[in-house]
Amino acid sequence: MPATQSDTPTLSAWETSMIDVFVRAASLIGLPRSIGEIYGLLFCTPQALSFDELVERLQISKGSVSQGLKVLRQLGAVKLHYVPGSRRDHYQPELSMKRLVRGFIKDQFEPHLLSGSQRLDNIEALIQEAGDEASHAHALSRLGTLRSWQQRTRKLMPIVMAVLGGAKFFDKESTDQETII
Amino acid sequence: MPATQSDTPTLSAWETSMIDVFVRAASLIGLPRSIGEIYGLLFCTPQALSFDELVERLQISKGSVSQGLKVLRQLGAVKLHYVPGSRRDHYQPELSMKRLVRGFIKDQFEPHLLSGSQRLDNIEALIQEAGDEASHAHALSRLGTLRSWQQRTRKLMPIVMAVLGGAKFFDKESTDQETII
DNA sequence: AACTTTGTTCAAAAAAACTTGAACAAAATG
DNA sequence: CATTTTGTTCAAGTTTTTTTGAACAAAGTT
Repeated sequence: MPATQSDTPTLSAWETSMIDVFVRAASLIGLPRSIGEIYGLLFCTPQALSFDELVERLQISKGSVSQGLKVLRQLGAVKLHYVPGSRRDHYQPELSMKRLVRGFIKDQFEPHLLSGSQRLDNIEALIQEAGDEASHAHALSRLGTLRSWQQRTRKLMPIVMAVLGGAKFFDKESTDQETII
Repeated sequence: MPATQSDTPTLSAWETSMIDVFVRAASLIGLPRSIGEIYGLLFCTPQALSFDELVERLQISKGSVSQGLKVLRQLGAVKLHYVPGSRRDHYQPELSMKRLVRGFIKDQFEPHLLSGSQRLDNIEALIQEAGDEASHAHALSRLGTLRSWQQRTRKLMPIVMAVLGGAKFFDKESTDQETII
């Protein structure tokens, strides 16, 4: 059996550095190193890579690659790329910044914002039940601050998305962006 | 010696819940629980609180409070509030969302963006040195993508700040916001 | 059907992050 | 200047997160 060219070609200097950029970015948004490595290698490589190629070239365990790809798929940060000859799954990186950011916001941010609303309603109830009448006013005022922060965050998201998409103007009244591209 | 009223008044239900909101928020942006607790308690309380009051009411160690306050000061998330009778430092929470966000971006985000620029220049050099001439084109193209992401992130920041400040319109050409309030 | 390929799961190991508390420094007080 | 008050530092302990690898499932091959 002739040697297939799977001699674990070690990463080049520029690939290592570029992957490092993604490892740092991942850590910045609270994702583990291995996920940065996987996305980073896909980003560096012209062709789609299979599961095994990721394990081999990055020298990390199958478990890490499996879990890492799961998260990346969920975020919409990698796309499956069908390769005719092979029955392995092949992956390519999502290159649209807008889609990457949207995936992250949808998956990691919005859930917290939503559960947040219910929590604040709960807190309001607790304040009413509380004995100390004197401090109700202050507590409710702070709750109001919190609600205004929440609302502003919600309004900000579509604006961010629109800017990444190349929009030109926004009107602060409408939550929906005035959608240019 | 008569009892001073330092009987560690336990946190009320609504305070606990509100602090919990901040603990979650802290974790979302990668800050430790103790920092969320400290800011949260300050947020709940009408008066400025001293170091010792934070230790007592939150039941966490002096070390945690000291380090936590250090980070919060650095972020501009707490303000020192001079209290005439006392020589202890007293703290109040920053309540302006805009200032909170700016502090976070300045402290945690911008440094990464900047060091990022230098890193990318470095990577460009490494690509040039690399033997494999054939893949230069692809590598440089991806480097370009990375640079465009960086640039767009930089342009986004002032827009975010302006929206939080209450601005009305933006022009996508200028990096500086058309600054209303 | 037995075997191979491909990928997932999950308990245990390893690594990283956070917290604690005792020792220490700095400044005010008596 | 000795003492107390106030707060910081940092090594060690604890907790949480991440990684590993072996067992397992699913689907394709022969």
